Amino acid sequence: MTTGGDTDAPRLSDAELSDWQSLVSLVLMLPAAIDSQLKSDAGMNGFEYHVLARLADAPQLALPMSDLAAATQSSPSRLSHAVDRLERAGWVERFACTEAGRRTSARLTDAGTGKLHDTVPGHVRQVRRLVVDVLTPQQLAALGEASRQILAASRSARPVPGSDGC
Amino acid sequence: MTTGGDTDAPRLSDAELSDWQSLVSLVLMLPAAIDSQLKSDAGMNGFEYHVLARLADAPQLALPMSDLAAATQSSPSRLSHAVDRLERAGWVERFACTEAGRRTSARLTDAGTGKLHDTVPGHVRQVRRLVVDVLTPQQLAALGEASRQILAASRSARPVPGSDGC
DNA sequence: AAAGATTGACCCCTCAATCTTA
DNA sequence: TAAGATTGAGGGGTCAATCTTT
Repeated sequence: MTTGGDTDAPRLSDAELSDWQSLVSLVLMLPAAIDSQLKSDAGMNGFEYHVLARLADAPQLALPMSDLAAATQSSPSRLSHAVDRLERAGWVERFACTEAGRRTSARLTDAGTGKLHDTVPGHVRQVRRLVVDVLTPQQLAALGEASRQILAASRSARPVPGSDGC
Repeated sequence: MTTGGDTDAPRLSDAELSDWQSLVSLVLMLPAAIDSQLKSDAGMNGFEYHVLARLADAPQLALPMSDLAAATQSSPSRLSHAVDRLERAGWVERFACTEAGRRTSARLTDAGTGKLHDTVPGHVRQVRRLVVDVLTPQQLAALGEASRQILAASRSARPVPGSDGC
């Protein structure tokens, strides 16, 4: 009783299935391992760390909320909740940006900069232990390239903002 | 005022950082895209789908809870909550397994088998659109291999169960 | 006592509705 | 009125405590 539509519902080959399942397992396991270290050593989760890191990279240590959401692959809502927590901790502050239509921006505070500096070493150690030191340089490069390829395809011609802090 | 310990807190090279950040973005983006399709088309999330799929692969369509937790990279608690939901939906049932010390197992029901068959095609289409069809066969193979390498290292000699349903 | 499994409280994210400003 | 941003309710996951079986 097989349904005939092969082109309508193309199955994965054995090799494709195996590689996909490995990726699924990775995507389930990695965030848990990253979150666990950050939570116990720094009192923040992986997403909050990511937000601080993207702000630290930004021109004035600041980015409009929507640009920060795009940079962290998050919904506006998820980011807003996360910035609530980071602001409560004193690591980030919101301010009204008078350029480009009076939008809201988030800026890394001095306390946030300090906290990030304290947090980076342990996080980097965990990233090395879990990923970087476990692969050959070629494997890591291939992993990065495949990731960028997938991300680029999913963005499908949607431009990344690239603005500065305000 | 830099802390001197270079070997204690080794930084990532520019290339390592770039590849790691690409992987982070992938790991943030992929689950959202997978969950979105499954949630709207099948009323389940990616993790619940994964549980059903692992049961469908098992010898008697059944696995002890701890083995299923290992197979899905989840904590016992997360799995227990998920099986609660799947049982409520009628797709899975729990039963006491009299072998190997009277443990609890989960089994795919007929309804669950049917639901999975209905759900696979749309899910596979999404997996192709997001990942498989976006990479060359070589890239996909490299991605799978790197994932397995990372997973194997994190399991660090801990053996995978491999038991049957009961 | 120890391993397998569950429970419930708390935290985070999603989703849809709302507020605000140009 | 449309885009940027926030809000709160509801659902899922984590963690620690508990229950159960050998």
